[in-house]
Order: sequence, then structure tokens, then C-alpha cells
Amino acid sequence: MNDRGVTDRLRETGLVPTLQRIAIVKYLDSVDIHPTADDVFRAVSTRHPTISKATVYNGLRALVDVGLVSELTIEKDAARYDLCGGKPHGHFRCCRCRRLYDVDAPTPIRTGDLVDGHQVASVSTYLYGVCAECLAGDRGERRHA
Amino acid sequence: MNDRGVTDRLRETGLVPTLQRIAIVKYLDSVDIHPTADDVFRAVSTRHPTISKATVYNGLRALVDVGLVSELTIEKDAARYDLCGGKPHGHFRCCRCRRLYDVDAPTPIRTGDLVDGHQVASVSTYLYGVCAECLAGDRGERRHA
DNA sequence: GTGGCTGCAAATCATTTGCATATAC
DNA sequence: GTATATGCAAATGATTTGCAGCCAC
Repeated sequence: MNDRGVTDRLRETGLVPTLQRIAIVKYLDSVDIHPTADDVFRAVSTRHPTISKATVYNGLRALVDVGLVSELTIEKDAARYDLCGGKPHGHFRCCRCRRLYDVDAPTPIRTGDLVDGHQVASVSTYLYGVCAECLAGDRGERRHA
Repeated sequence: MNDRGVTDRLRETGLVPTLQRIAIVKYLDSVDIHPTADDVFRAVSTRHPTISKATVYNGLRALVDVGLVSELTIEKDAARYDLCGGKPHGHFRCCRCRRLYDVDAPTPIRTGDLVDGHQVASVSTYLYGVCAECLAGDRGERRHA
């Protein structure tokens, strides 16, 4: 996504498209992993050395609030962020390398369904296991939790 | 579950069945909500006024480590705990009252399946929406986040 | 211009840890 | 008796917040 596209998407949501927010969105758009706020901070810092961690946190929160970014709380220590793009709402965490992947996790549950009497607005599927890469190069040189 | 049953389950896992841990397990067994560590602390404190919050945290962690309790990180602020009992692995969060319910969320994914090349060890389904109680007594007297 | 941001530092909150004492067996 | 757990207080780490100056429009 180019700067113009990012700027437009920010403006549509009512957020001021500051350099920092543009940088955050572009970074989220460029990675396929799900970075933590600190990952975002470190990455964006290389081009914007003056950005503060608070701005990253505040910016991410603003983006989550308007729905441009989703926040994953699959693990306790630090939230992970994901640019919303109509992708499937499934995530896979590798218990070896601890990476988080998007997956196409099928579910029979639909928005509006009643499950045990509760009305569903959204469904998230979290899968745990060993990722394709770790399965392939299964030599154990992984960082464990 | 009575004290004896709890004691036995603890002993089976190699954990010392202290009064505090028994109290934690009995509390988790007695509630249908998913309490936070602080909820557990406050509840157990009524019968064990000397228990410390650190003991609750350490005890919960020990229980999670041996697999007697599962830890839910569906929300960012505080983990929630759930006595393992072979129940379905689905959870519903009410966006009104913020309660967390167990639900029987069907999924076509099985342990051992490959999803996008990743090998699945476990599946969690998280649903968001409005719970049955809030749907019924829809008067808005809820605490929002 | 002005309101919404940024950036810094201080505050907050959940959780962990060090250590001396107490408990389970 | 000995290993393990408790309880207190202090440490840690992610995230939030107050506030003065800055930027987008």
C-alpha cells in the first residue's frame, strides 16, 4: 500500500493521518507476522527515530478503535497487531518458534447465530501446534518460551 | 468436588495439596464464570484470610502447568482461569456485561489436522457478542469496558 | 488559528520473584 | 528432617496517562 492509500484509509475513519500513523500502518501492511507494539516501535523507529513508544501504543489503539487494525490477545505477555483486510479470522500459533500465522480456519458458526442462547457477533479461531516451517526443518534450534 | 477428590487430583499431578491450592481448585470448581486471578484471590480470601495474592498467582500457574486448569487470554487486561474438565473448548465473551461463558462451539478441525501446512495440536474458538442474559433483560444497565 | 497528535516521563496494573518462615509427608 | 509452598514486599514489564509543544488542515 502506498502513502496515498494509507492516508485515505486513515482519513475515511476520521483519524488524522500523521506521519507516525502512516508509518505504523505501512509497517503492518508490509509484514506477514503479527508484531507486538514493541516490534512496531522498533521497526518504525528506524525511519522515524523520534517516535515514542507511547505514540505507537496510542496510534495502535486508535487504529484498533476505528477498526483498521485488530488486536490479538492470544498470548498473555504482549498483544499482537494485525492490519484488517477482510482476511479469514483464524490464527495459528506455533508452540516451537512462537510465530503467529493467519490461517483459513473454517467454522460453521455465522454472525447472528445463537450459540447456547448467546448471539454471535464475531468468531475467532485460535489454533496451536507446530507450524509448517518447524515441521520441515525439524532440528530443534528453536527458542522456547 | 469434595476435599478428598481435589486432594487426590492434586497428588496425581505431583503437586503438594496445600490448603491454599485445594481452596483455589474448589473455588474454580464451584463457579461457572471464568474468574481472574484477582477474583480467585478475593473469593478464597474469605475463608483463608491469610492467603497472599502471590500464592494465588503461583498456585494458578502450577495448576496450569500440570494441566488441571486452563488459562484464557481472550482479553488483554487479566487472564482468566478455568478448571479443566473435558468440556468443549469454546468460549463466548459478552460485549455488554463482559462475562465469559463456556459454549459448545463446533469446529470441523481435529487434532493432528494440517491447516495451511501447520499441524494442529489444539483448537480454541472464541465468540464475541451479546449473551443470553443481556439479550433477555435488555435494559442497558451493564458495565462497559 | 485550533484541535487533534506527539513525545517525554511518571503512573498504573497484572504478574513474577527473592527470601525467610511455615507446612506436608 | 527435608523438600516444597507460603506470604510479604519489592521488581518487572506491558500499557496508559498528564501535559506542554507541534503538526495537519
